[in-house]
Amino acid sequence: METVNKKILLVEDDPNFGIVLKDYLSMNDFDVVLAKNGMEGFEKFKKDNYDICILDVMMPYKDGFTLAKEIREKNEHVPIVFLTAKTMKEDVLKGYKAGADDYLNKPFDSEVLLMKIKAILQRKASSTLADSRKFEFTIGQFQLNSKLRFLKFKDEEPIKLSPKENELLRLLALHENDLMPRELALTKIWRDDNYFTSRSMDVYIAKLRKYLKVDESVEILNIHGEGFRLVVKTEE
Amino acid sequence: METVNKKILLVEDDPNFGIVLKDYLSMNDFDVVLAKNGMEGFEKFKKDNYDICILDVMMPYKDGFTLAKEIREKNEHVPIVFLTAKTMKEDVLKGYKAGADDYLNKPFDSEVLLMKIKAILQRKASSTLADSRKFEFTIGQFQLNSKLRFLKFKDEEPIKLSPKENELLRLLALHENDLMPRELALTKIWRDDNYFTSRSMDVYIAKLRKYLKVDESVEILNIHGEGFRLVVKTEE
DNA sequence: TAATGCGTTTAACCTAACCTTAACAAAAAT
DNA sequence: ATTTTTGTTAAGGTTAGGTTAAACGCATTA
Repeated sequence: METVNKKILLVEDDPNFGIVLKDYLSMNDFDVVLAKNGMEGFEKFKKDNYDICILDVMMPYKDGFTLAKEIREKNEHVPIVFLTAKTMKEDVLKGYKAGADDYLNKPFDSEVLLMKIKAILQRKASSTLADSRKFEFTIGQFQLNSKLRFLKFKDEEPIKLSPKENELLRLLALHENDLMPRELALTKIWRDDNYFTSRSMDVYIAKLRKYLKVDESVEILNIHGEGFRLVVKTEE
Repeated sequence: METVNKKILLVEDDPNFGIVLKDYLSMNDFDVVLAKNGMEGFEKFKKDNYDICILDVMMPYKDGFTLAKEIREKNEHVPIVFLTAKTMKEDVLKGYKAGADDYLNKPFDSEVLLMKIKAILQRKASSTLADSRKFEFTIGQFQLNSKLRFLKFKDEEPIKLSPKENELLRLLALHENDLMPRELALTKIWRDDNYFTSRSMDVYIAKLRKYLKVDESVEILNIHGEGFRLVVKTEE
């Protein structure tokens, strides 16, 4: 059987190093697309689907962090690994906040990177693919397009959603009529579960309720201490 | 808010470093169990469920790799992070082969570890396995949904149940027509068995009886000094 | 460099939900 | 008859959540 190779987006400004790494990964059965800065990286990311992104941090024309943020807005799940010469703690933390999956300090052994990539892809394979690519939802009389971040009611003008509004409503929709645990939203969207992120989430719930009010058959219920439930009353 | 903290198994032979790390993680809302070698680590692992394991590599009485393999045999999914002083490539590779999720070289910044842990748990949050707990019960003409915490009588509006009401009714339902010992409910739900918790439970029994009153075929009987019995009279 | 706009967080205030405790009554056991 | 256990209701205190508005941070524009 011929398995399709995994696709890697490699963004690295040092041309020598980039080529060497690309060749090494290609030899190990990956399809590698090389971009030489953040700008180019984002263009290439938009044009194709990648299984994993490997980003250099320090680059001209958009650094790795900025690129990571943009990638995360487009795709919540694609694994991101940072490469960096710096060992600055702040940078590492910044990287994780930007949604990194892993971090590798230069110089590193290419074989180690390879193992990391394999480990990450393996993890991803075992986790649910189901929800990772679903972007369109029907919620009562609404249409949610989570990729383009808008919510449309019947034929009215679509409401633009902010990233957080969008992700939260999407999570609720993925669990329609079922419990969407607080904790899940906090870890997946806010990347931290504490008092403040929790209150922030409540603010967003209020915003969503406001949007959804025009359709009486749709509502967001609270399950005290557990989370929320997006219910769609099916007309009897 | 009563979110249950994530549990970390930390296996580290250096007592000073171990304690410091444990305290740091505890301060950040993790429940940390510290073991001081591989042997002890495995014993503790078997006795409880952990959300993540952090293992030192070089330890007396069973090293980190061996421990990781044993843990993997018991649990395929629990994330494992290695800590090591060595930068040996072979060790890193060995670690990934043993099923590591991540790798951190000493000395490392504890804040970095914290971010790594959060990143890993966040990844895991998406693949939350369906809880094998039983959540739905039919009690006479009632439907109890214990996950969404409501009790529905025929086609009427569901009654929302509080966590305690819900857990108690669920326990009774699990023992339908049979004795549900006081002590069981007190230890499982109240986590303490004393005069006050016992009286509190009686209050909840009264509340449940009120809810269940609309269906004559269902009632909660007391077995003096023993516990309660949820009986459903099968129509003759 | 300041002003503006946008998304998000934090603060503030209020209500609802929840749990415990107390009080008293009734039933069961001793 | 007295003690212990249970039934029930109501009061009190604590925490979670609903909501609005102000503050903040960041990027873009003037």
